[in-house]
Amino acid sequence: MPTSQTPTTIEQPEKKRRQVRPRSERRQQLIDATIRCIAAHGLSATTMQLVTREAGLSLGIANLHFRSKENLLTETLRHVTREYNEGLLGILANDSLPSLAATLEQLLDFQLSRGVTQRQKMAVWFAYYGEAGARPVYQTICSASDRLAARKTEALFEAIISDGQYRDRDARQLATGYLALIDGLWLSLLVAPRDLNKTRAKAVARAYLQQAFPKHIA
Amino acid sequence: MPTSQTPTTIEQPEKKRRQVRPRSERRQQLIDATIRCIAAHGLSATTMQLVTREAGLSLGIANLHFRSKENLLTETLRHVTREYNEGLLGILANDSLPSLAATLEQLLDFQLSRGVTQRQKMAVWFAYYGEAGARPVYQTICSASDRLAARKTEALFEAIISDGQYRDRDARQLATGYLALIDGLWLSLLVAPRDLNKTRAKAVARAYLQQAFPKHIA
DNA sequence: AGTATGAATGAACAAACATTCATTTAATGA
DNA sequence: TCATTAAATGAATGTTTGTTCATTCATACT
Repeated sequence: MPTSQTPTTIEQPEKKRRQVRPRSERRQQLIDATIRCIAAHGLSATTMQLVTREAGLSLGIANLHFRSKENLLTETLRHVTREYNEGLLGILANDSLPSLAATLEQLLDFQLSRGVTQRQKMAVWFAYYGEAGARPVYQTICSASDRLAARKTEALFEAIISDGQYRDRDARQLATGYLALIDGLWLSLLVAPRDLNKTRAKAVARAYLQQAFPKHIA
Repeated sequence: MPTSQTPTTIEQPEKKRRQVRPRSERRQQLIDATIRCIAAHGLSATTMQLVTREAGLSLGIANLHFRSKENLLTETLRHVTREYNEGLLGILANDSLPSLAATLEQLLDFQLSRGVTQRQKMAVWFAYYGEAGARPVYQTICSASDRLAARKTEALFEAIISDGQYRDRDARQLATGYLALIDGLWLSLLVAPRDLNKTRAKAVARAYLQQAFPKHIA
């Protein structure tokens, strides 16, 4: 008397057909899953199981395409950072500078745009900031990005001060303040979305720029 | 032939004499150790072993005085938050308001004082912010504190606007901006101490207040 | 069609983790 | 001085973690 009734196919909740995909695609898939996991569960609760399951792949694949978990996390931070930097440079790098006022407006729009201020990205950003004090690698990646943004913003502000012949304005100080303000607004948007929305945040940042450069922003 | 030569005392690298101390003292000791561990190793690498060793106590003691690790972490965040709030209320709560200008100056001094801006405290603060999106408890503690600070700051700014008869000033918007600026400056001080020091940070914050309330700050 | 390649899988493993609790011992009062 | 109480300890426990690797199998080439 056989105990097994259906030896060939017992059940098929969903045939998971194995797929072979190029390395770069798998890496991106895993980085995206990591971002979602960090946003949903926090950095300390982000495990390999969670990430690979979120990506719809097997457990071992993250170690295949990234050497280790540490490497996956580092690459994820690098990805988010690079994405932001590219957007920023797209606005601030063109040396043509068609209109300083337009560039300023673009900068503001970008830094409080949907893409940049979506919860997932901000959550990742601040999760790594929280650990940056302890992990030199994170520190390096973050501060390199910050320094680039600071340099470019300062250069823009210098051009604006020169163009508008503003008196008693320190480009470096204004840039430091503006970028800190943006960081602080992001943090509020992330932690207390009930008290601050994107529209109000943009109004606050705009008010800062208006005080600094009244001739260049409406 | 006995193999052991010194049966009574083999070695005494340091006699660890057991001490009995009141509950509140042990709790404080463990919270302090937790703060140091988070600052040094990050939240995700903060283990019970690390904390209790840092406190110079045995492994089991944290579970004795706090029920669980989760509880210890929550109480640590609560402690840091309460400490900051008490300092803030010490400045903003006195309804006497001897001088609005002096209060403003005090606020600035406090928020960028040695006590508040020491790396340990800031590291803890941002470590929890990074996880706040995933842990409702942290979210609750942080946002309750933030809301209190926002209310009090807004009230001060309203009084200043009224006193100085400033035109076209929105107390709420200015308070949101000022607090975001302070948050952003803290973050920079923590992550990129090479690019920003306390003195420059204070100058930046002061410039913001000067633009807003020129009659009330030098 | 047959074969070779290496991407993908997931069971298995060792290390690290929070938590428990029997035992130890300092502190207190009789 | 001895008995009582409870704080403190740390070995032991069960769970979870990142990582490994023998096996599976989709794909491309002959």
